[in-house]
Amino acid sequence: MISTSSSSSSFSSSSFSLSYVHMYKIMDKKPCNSSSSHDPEVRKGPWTMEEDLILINYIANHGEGVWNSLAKASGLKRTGKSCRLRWLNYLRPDVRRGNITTEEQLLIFELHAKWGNRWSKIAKHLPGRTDNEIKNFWRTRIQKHMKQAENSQQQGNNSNISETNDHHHHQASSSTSLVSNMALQIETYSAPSYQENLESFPTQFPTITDQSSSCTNHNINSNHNYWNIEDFWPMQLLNGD
DNA sequence: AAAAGCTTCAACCGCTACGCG
DNA sequence: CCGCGTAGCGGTTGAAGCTTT
Repeated sequence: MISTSSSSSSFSSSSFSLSYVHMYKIMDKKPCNSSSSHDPEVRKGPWTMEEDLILINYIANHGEGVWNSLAKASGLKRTGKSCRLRWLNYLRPDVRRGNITTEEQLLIFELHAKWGNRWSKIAKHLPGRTDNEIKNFWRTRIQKHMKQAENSQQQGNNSNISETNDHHHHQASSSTSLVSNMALQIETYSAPSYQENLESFPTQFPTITDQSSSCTNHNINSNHNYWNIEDFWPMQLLNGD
């Protein structure tokens, strides 16, 4: 499972999303005390930038995998599980963050209709998205919206949905049209706020680069701004092992 | 201005699957 | 088979931010 060379090389040409740095702005806080009651050596709670750097650095030099040993060897006072989660959901260079596009929403709908809550299976079809992110997206946005839709249906107020559907020529099988209906609703519902959030992203961050050429699987969403890690952390930090 | 309520999402937990000796 | 270690999954939690009152 150790993939030293591949992960190292992919890492060095990596990019990080805006929100990665934004996170530290938001989370400019002390990590919550974070030790479990039975094992004072194990830290819990939000990761600090220092911990992230240690993990990134370690993986850049040794590759990922065998997380328990990695956790020990890197000197992090975290469980292997925690390291794995942090890496896969957040630090991995190809993690794509930010708003979920309409295309992705549609895909999530379709795949969820097919497979249900198989988040990781669904995530495999959305490059750069993590199961956690999709799960959160579904729970916070879709389920809420479904409830609203349910309520309005109960009030016999579902005629405008089919109107919308007609207007957008989304005519397919009944199941797909349901998916399309939902997606359209989500689109109109969520796009503005997402866009606002994105545009209000800090502009004081380092050089924002267009990664469309270097990140092959990041080309779906043109809303996204990425920059190379070199813009943020000097490379010597990563090679200092 | 501030308190209350709501939303978001990173991180944790418990569990299962799998591989290996 | 059994036991152990590891990887991975899906559900849940709770802190922080945001919005409403």
